[in-house]
Amino acid sequence: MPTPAAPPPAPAARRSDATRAAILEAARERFAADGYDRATIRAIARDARIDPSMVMRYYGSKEGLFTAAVSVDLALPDVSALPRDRAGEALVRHFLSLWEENEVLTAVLRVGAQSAAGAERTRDIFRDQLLPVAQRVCPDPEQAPARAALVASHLLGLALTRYVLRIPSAVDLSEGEIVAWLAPSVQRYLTAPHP
Amino acid sequence: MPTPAAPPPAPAARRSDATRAAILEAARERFAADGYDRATIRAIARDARIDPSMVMRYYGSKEGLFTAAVSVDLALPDVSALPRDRAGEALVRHFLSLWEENEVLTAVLRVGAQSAAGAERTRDIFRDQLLPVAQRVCPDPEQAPARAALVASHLLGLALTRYVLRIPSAVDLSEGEIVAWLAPSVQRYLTAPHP
DNA sequence: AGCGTTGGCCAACTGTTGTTGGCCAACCCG
DNA sequence: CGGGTTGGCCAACAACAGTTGGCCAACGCT
Repeated sequence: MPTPAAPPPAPAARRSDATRAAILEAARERFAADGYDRATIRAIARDARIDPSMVMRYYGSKEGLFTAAVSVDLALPDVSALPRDRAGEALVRHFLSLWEENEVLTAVLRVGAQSAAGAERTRDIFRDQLLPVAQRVCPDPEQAPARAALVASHLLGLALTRYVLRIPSAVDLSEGEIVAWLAPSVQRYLTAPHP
Repeated sequence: MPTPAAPPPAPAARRSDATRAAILEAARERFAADGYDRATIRAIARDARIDPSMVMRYYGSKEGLFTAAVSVDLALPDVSALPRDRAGEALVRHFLSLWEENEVLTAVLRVGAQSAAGAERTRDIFRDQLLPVAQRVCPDPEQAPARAALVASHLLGLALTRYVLRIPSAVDLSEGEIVAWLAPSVQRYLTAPHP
């Protein structure tokens, strides 16, 4: 049996699934490229080749569309599974590939810098996804918030200069260079004794 | 003589200077707090207790107001005047006090993340103000762009997490902690041999 | 075949925004 | 004192946004 009775809230395949997906994809692109305010529903609908009112019907509001379009799972690696002195490099590499392939993160960062609601969403991601990792790898769990903040400031700063502001010098850095330079800093923030 | 014949383009004191200044101050606050799009001329005018049309008369357009409101001079210290291994700490300290006292920088960062024009302005600041400093302190001037990009990613990232996103863990860091943690990283990016 | 359901579009409404032009009072200078 | 200049406000405009409701065609089940 291909589909075993379908789970409780059975989404059930709808005939409009293709359209829904097209809207989400267009929304992700527009939000990443233009930020929340300038990514208009009309433009997203045009990209998806449907009428703006469809967006409202399927996602309720612009806010609802944004929520549906950018669901972020950083899928951070289990740093406690590898040697403690490799955590920095692993984190940097993971973030880099995340940003390179996933425009959703650019959208979250743009919107986070744009509105109070967006900033709160970014804070949630930090708290729910990066902080736990830091707590598991830090020597003293009490220092985890500070250490995670340092790591976040560096990694988000890299994303900001490279993918949002597109400062040429930051764009030109190769992935290898970035890892070689940043990994020691991140490693130090995670595990080095408080200076 | 208090005013010696006034310089060439003699601005000449106008009776409306107080109003002009009030507009600029309100604009800086609003742009820093809300970003470009959500900082409406009407709201700025309300803060300055004048009519929205006055803003247009004095600054031509919203874009003109923004340009006039955020003129950024980082006033970076002359790092070549102090011991080479102190440049990192000096830079971090300088940036911190800049951000703490100057809301203009928050405005520039917000708008930089919001619009293409804003991003370009941020790139200009990087190129005209931070890059030259890196060129003067770096061992090999050819590596200056890459090293300056690394420094910028960390310092702008700190500003992003602390002053824009307001991630609690980043806000709670004391200035002393930040300097102690970041200075070695920045120093390494500036002067350490390529890894 | 018949009819309810679904997917889709069109046209319109409402609120807000940047922007403009005209009007009035206060000021300044001779 | 009197006319020109300046500072300021009011009211309106046009564009554009998110959002809504009604209409039509295609589909699918019985």
